[in-house]
Amino acid sequence: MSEVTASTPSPAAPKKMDDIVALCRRRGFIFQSSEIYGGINGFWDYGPLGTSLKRNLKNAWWNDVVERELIGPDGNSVDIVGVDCTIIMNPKTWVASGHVGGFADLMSTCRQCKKLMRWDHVWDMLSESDWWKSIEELYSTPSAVTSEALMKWAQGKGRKLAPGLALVRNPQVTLSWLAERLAAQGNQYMDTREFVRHLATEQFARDGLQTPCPHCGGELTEPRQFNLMFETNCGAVKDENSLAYLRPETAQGIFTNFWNVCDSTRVKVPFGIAQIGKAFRNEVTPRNFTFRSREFEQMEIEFFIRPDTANEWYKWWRDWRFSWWQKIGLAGANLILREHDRDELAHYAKEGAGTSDIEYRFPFTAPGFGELEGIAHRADFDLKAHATHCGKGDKMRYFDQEKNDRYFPHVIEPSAGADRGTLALLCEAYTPDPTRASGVYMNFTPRMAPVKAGVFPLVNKDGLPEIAERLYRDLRRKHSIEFDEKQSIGKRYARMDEAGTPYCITIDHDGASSGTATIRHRDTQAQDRVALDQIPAWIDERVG
RNA sequence: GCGGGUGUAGCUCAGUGGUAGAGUGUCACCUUGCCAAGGUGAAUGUCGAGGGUUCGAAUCCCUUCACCCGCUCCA
Repeated sequence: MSEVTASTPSPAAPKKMDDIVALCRRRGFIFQSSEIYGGINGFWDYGPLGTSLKRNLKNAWWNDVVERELIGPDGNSVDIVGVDCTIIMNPKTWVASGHVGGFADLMSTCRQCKKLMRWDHVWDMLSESDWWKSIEELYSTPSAVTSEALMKWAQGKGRKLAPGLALVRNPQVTLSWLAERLAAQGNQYMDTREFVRHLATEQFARDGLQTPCPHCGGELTEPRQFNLMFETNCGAVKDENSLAYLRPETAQGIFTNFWNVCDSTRVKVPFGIAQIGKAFRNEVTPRNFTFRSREFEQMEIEFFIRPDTANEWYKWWRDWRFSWWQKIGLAGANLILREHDRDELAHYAKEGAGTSDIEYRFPFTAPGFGELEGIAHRADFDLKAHATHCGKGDKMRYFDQEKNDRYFPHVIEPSAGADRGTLALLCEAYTPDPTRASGVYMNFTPRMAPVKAGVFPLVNKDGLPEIAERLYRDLRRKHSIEFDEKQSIGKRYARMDEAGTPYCITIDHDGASSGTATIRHRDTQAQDRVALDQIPAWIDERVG
C-alpha cells in the first residue's frame, strides 16, 4: 500500500477499470445480466442511475440529430427523419447486405501453438512472419536449395522461428517426401507459397498439402465457421424455411425503408434517416465490461446524398460528430478522430470519400483507443444491393426532380454505440479524489447527469425538512431531483458525488430565516447562497 | 476457442475436513449539525452452480458457469 503524503491530490490520479466497474455495481449504474443465475457472458443490465445516464445520452443524440435545427455545410438546415425498425427482418435482407456468408468468418486454430485466426488472413499474416521471410531468403535462388541446406535451416533458424513446422519437427520424413514430390514433378520450380506448404506437410498421403501457422509454422485445423449472427426461428415449425436472424446492425432497417420514407414524406436528397435500436452479434470473445457485448444499442444515421457531394458531406459529418461527443462531456485528450488507412476499409468503402473512427481512450485500451462511432462513406453499396436482390434493380433509383436525374444516392453513415458512449461517459466522469469522503466523484456534464440536483435539509428538524420538501417538489416538476433527509449532510454529499449529481441544495438555519439555501458545486465543493425563489431559474439555466 | 488466475454478506476480505466470521456499507432509533462524526440495535449468506469422496466439505476430487489477464476475433 503506498502512503498518501501529498496534501493535494494528483490531478491525474490513474483510473482503474476494476474500480469503475465496482462503482457501477455499487451505485446501480450497470449490473451483470441475470446475475442470480451466475450471469451470462456478454450481456449487461442497466440499473436506475445507468438507465438514466444512457437515456440522457440517447435523448441528447435524438434531439440534436432529429429534432433540433442543424445547419449543414451548404448553409441549409439538415433534414433528418426517424424510423424504428424491427429486430427480426426478412432473412433476404442479410443476404443482400453481405452478412450471410460474409459475417460468418472462417476461423482456424493452430494444432501446435493453439492460436486462433481468421482463415482469410492467414496468407497475409504468413508473408509478414519472420520464419516465412527467412525461408524466402533461402529460396531466392531455388537451385541452391539442397536437402543439406534445408536440414541446416531446420536445425538452426527454423528451430527458433518456426518450431511447429513439419520440416523442423520431423526433417527426415519431410525432406524425403519433398524429394519424391520434386522428382515426380520433374524437378520443376514451384513458387514460394507452394514450396512452404510442402515444408509444412508431413503426411501428404493422409492430410494433403498443409497451410502452416503464421506464428509457429504448425499445422492449422480445417477452417470452421464462426457465425456472428444470432439465429432464431420464426413461426411454430422449426426448420430451414423458418430460419431468421437477430439483426447484427440497425442500418439495414433504414436502407430497406428508404423507398417508403421517400414515398411517404417529402424529403429530398440530401436528407438522413436516423434510428436508435438494439443489435446483436455473437462475438467470439465479449470483453472489457460493456465495451464488446453480444446485445448492444446503436444510434445510426444514414445520410443520403448526391454522389458528387460525398467528400463535402463526409468531412462535415465527421467533424460535427466529433464535436458532438466533446460537447456532451468527452472534451479531453481521451477523445480522438482517426482516419482509416485505405487497406483497413470495409468492402463497401474502398473507393469512397473515407472512413473514420471517433475513438476514446478507455482505461482498458490505454494507451490505445477504442471505437465509439464510425463515420463511413458507404457509397451506394446498400441501396443498390437491396434494389438488385429484391428484383427491381435500376427501377428503384432515386429521381432528382431538380437535376432531372436518376441515381442511387450515396450514403454517409455516422454509426455510434450507445453502450460504448455510456461507458465512455462513465470512464471520463470517474474522478478519484482522496481528499473527499467518497474517494471519488463522477463529473458528468449537467445534461448527462442522471440526477440534476439533491435537495437536503441540513438537519432533520426545526422546520427545515418542510422547506426542503417544498423546494424539491417544485424542482421535480421539470427535472430529475433527489430529496434526502437521513443521516449526516456529509454522507448525503458523498452519495451524490458518486452518482455524479452536479448540484446539492441545502436548507440550513440561516437560510430558513432569510429565505435562501446553499448550493454546493460537485466539482469544487464550493457553495453559493441563492434565494429560494430564484433556485428553479438557477437550475433551469445550468441543467438545460 | 486455447492457456493462466479468481469466485465466502451489497463491498473488501479472514476462515485449509468438525457450530460460517470481521471490517465496511445498508436500515431503525438517539444525539449532533456543512462534507461517509458518535452511540444503541437490526437485517443480510443455497461459501458461484451441479455431482462425487467422507460419519462430517467453504475446505479434497470431477464437471460446469461467470469474471480477470494473455492469444485471437471485432462491416
